[in-house]
Amino acid sequence: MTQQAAARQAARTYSPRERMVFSAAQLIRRDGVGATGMRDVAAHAEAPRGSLQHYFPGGKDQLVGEAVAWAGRYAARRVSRNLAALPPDDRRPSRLFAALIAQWTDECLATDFALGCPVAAVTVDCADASDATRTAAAQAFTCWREPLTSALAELGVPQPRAAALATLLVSALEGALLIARAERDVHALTTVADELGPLLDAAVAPQ
Amino acid sequence: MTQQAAARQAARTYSPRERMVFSAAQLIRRDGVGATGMRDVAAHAEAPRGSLQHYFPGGKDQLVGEAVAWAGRYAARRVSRNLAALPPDDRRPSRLFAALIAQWTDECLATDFALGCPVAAVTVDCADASDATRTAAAQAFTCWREPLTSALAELGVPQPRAAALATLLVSALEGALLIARAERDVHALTTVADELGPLLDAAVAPQ
DNA sequence: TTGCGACTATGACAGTCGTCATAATAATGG
DNA sequence: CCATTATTATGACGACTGTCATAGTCGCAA
Repeated sequence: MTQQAAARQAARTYSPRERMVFSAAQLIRRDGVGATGMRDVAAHAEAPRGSLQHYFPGGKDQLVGEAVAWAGRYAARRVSRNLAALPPDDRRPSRLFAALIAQWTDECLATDFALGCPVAAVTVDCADASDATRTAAAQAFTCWREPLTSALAELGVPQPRAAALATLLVSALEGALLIARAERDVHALTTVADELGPLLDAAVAPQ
Repeated sequence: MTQQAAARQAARTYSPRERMVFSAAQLIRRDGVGATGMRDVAAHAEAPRGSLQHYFPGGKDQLVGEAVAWAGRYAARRVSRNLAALPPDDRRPSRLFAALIAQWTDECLATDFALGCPVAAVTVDCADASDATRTAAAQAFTCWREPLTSALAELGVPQPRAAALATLLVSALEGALLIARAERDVHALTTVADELGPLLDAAVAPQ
């Protein structure tokens, strides 16, 4: 019901093209690239099938590329949003990472571990993935890591270190999400957050 | 040449069945589950195609399950081997993790980032993945994490902490491998090793 | 030699995939 | 109103896929 209502709203606010990119990302991160057909994408987006070849003349490669790029921007938005939502009296880096992890654990539990990361799916399923697709995945990762780096810097981590820690955080989050999906248990996600928290807070420069 | 020679040796030392499981794991971690056909597996293993339905009456699910189980055991063997190869004068946990990471970076560079982790591939490509396949992936992860936990314990990390750190290490390694493949750059792998090293060494109990 | 089981060979089946060709419809500017 | 473009509809094509049915070959025990 809620999902259907959301779909109705999406039909009004987003163009069919945007909906198809969105649906592609959603299906890819659930089933993988190879298992999501273009017909499925059109159906999930409630978009006409004929529009696929019209909006995406580059075929599946183009659609997958745009989907993963969208996912990268989405992840970046998520970082800055969580940074802004940090309580003013406790702005330790560990709080930011814990908030990011919490969002994933919530999503895992809400969807019965059906959803993973679309960027990871594209990276693994590199069969028909042209070089452009792989490049899109790489850009998505940097698009995700960049705001995380500046967020850490804003929270007091010195610059050269902030970039390295951002890479570590994305790696740990991505890997833990993988393990969580396989085990159907958020244990890996929470463990990563707990173990990495002190490391992050210890990296803030003494003021 | 070297690869062909290895295949010849494998043909003598391993049974066709073992070779097919091995080849399945190799193809899966390169192309993903959906993109590796059973015909490809038989061809890669230089095994007769008719043997597939004979040795794996459970179909593709069984073959994938055995391949990922094999990969789990392989990873476990790798951990204990690297632990044994640690120099007696410097047995810090960071050295073990660095050695594990180094093996992956070498493989990445040697194969031009063509190979990922088969367990990750199976976890992401959960389209036709029956519940048994997902369970096999989960078991592969624990099969990998278990010896790593005891290795950390042997290197001086107190028990409850060792398990948590093992989870963190596997997560970080898996995620960094993902990023490395997308970016075709081992930077993420080395960064993870560098950042996590001090954390590991700080976890050893004072003697 | 005969027979029986393990293994292999091969072709066919139903299904799905991405892509394309073609045409019909809707929208838009003159 | 028309014309031109944007969008949608639909069917077909060839190339796969996993699986099955059937027959074949081999080696080893009786």
